[in-house]
Amino acid sequence: MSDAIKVAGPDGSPQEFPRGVKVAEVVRALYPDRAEVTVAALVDGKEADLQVALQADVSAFRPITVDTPEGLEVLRHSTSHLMANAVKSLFPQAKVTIGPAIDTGFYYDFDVPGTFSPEDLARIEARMAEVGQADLPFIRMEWPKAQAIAFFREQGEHYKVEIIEGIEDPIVSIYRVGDFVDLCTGPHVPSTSRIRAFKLLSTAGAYWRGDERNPMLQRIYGTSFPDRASLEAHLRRLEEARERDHRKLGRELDLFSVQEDAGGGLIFWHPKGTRVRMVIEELLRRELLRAGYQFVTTPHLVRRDLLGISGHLDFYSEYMYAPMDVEGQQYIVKPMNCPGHILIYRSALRSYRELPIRLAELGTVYRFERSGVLHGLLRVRGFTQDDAHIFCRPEQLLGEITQILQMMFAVLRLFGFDRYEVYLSTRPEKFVGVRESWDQAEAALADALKALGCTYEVDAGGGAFYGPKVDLKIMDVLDRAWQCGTVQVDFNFPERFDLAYISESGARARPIMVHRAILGSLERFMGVLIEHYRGAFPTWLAPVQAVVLNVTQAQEPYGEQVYQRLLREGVRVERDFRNETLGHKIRDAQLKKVPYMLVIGKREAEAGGVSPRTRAGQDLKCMPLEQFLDRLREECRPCTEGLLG
RNA sequence: GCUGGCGUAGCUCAAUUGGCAGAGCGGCUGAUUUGUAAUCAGCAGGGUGCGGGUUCGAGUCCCAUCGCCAGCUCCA
Repeated sequence: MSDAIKVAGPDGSPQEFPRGVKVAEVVRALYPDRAEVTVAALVDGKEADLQVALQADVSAFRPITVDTPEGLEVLRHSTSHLMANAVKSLFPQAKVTIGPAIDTGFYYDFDVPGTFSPEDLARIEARMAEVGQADLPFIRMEWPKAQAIAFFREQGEHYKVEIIEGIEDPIVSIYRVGDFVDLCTGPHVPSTSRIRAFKLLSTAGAYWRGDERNPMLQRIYGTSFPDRASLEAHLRRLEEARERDHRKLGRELDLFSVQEDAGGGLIFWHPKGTRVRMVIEELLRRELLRAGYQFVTTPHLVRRDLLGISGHLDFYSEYMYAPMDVEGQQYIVKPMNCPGHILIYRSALRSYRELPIRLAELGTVYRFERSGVLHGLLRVRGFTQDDAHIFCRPEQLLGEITQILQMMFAVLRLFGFDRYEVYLSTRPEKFVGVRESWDQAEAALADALKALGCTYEVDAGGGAFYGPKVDLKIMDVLDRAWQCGTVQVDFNFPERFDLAYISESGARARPIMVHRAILGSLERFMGVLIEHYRGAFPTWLAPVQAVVLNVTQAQEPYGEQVYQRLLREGVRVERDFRNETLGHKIRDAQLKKVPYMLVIGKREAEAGGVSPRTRAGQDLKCMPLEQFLDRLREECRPCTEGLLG
């Protein structure tokens, strides 16, 4: 046995190292410029700590650096151990459970008698900093299960014992940092000095193993970054998100409210919010009509039996409100629009010549959500879907899906969402319909996406039992993803409702049904929009597009003329003729994020013009009213012109 | 729903160990006639979420209840 081993270098060529060489030394030799940011390595596909001694040839070797998501995860996971170390030393009675890295940081769940106060968090953070300074190494050990169980049982760490008992491997890995010993797969950073920029953010209750029947643990959330600057950037982003909170902006801009007297999760759209909503609704109506959709209106209350035919009672009842008794019949408030649309389809014998039939409705539905999950406009109990159901022949499916996706992308671009994540969910293990139909539908979805040059991820087996689907998540300016549009092929309802059309040959045939929504819920979409624009809607969407401001009361009559003229032109205009200084009125309009402030003083009145000031603070100087109107019309073109040419 | 935190004027927030419920903004009235992010003065506005209790005395302490906020999905 030779004393040398071969490790694949950056170009794949084998490099010689002494047997037992540490991963860290290999990194230093092969990737000298990245050694500083390396926290672990991928050795033949397995993550390894830097202090692991290599005993055999390695055919694939790659450092894991903190500037990658996996490296960041290692750093954060190590930070959670550092935090657990600090908690155990300050609260010796605390029992540790799990402490993984998450997308934005890490958490660790503890079983402690009380709760952690903000002061406790500060103490823990201070202790973490001390331990970090001490530069304690993370030491990996491998113990037989029995030894690990005995050790943790002796420590009274029964959650750990429970975890280990569930592990199949006879050997478990253990990490020690200072006095703190934890069961962990690793890898970890080599020592605590690598943990340089972290912050504990919040505490929360969390059930052991996420099950509400289990004891409630105390969770501490924190985050960790390779350097101070990234941490601070992250904290600024959190602050930014708070500033953009649609609930705060909704109140400040008087867009909507939720009323305690009416109940949670039920939205009251105020005049300003309704104006924005109307712009969106009118745009959708116009575009859908142009695309060959027909609008329908269906009742909010239907017999409960209808939901029995659709099968909703079986798989959706937890979201439905209790039925009400109407002259001995059970009625329910509709949780979805599809059954109503199906009844309209079924109200006549359909010919293949009529298909596709595209029925659209801005349909308001009510779904039960547990009180704790309600959140502003983003999670509500009553909402309006931009819903539509398409009934088509199999050979029309690809065309229909393509049209839907085209419209979806066009609409989202219009609202300033240029980035999205697209998921294609395919046949699950349990499904209805025949395999060939599924294959055809999945192919149609995939082909349509490809034809549009859209990159997507496949969620294999992630489709609903009734059909495959494409989901769209939009990314807002803060890189947050929001579920919006969806296209779902449905083989189930046509069967259950026995839908049919008469084919070319005169035979009865089964149509394919497609459910689709572009924005999803108007409530949720507006919540996302408010945050996306920070309440400063572009002119075409703004609830108030312009406000007329007089310099002195002498200009009030002229200001009124301007106001009336703009109103007649369809401009969403307001006037502020209060007895205040111009500066004051500008400030107020600015805080309301109105795109244009029309200053009217002596000069403007004499010239018969207006001096617009933009929300950005630019003075456009005195211009004729017509010129201002042209400018407004130009800015509203994206919404007035039509999306698909 | 569960765990924790928080509920004071329309909004944002004060109120010492239990000791007279306050301010700013907003609103109203008046003065001022204002040129690109807050003119000045005065006035009104409150069973401190709701219901009990302890106390000479409760915004403050206790119990119950309603609502809001965060988390409860990330799994050694």
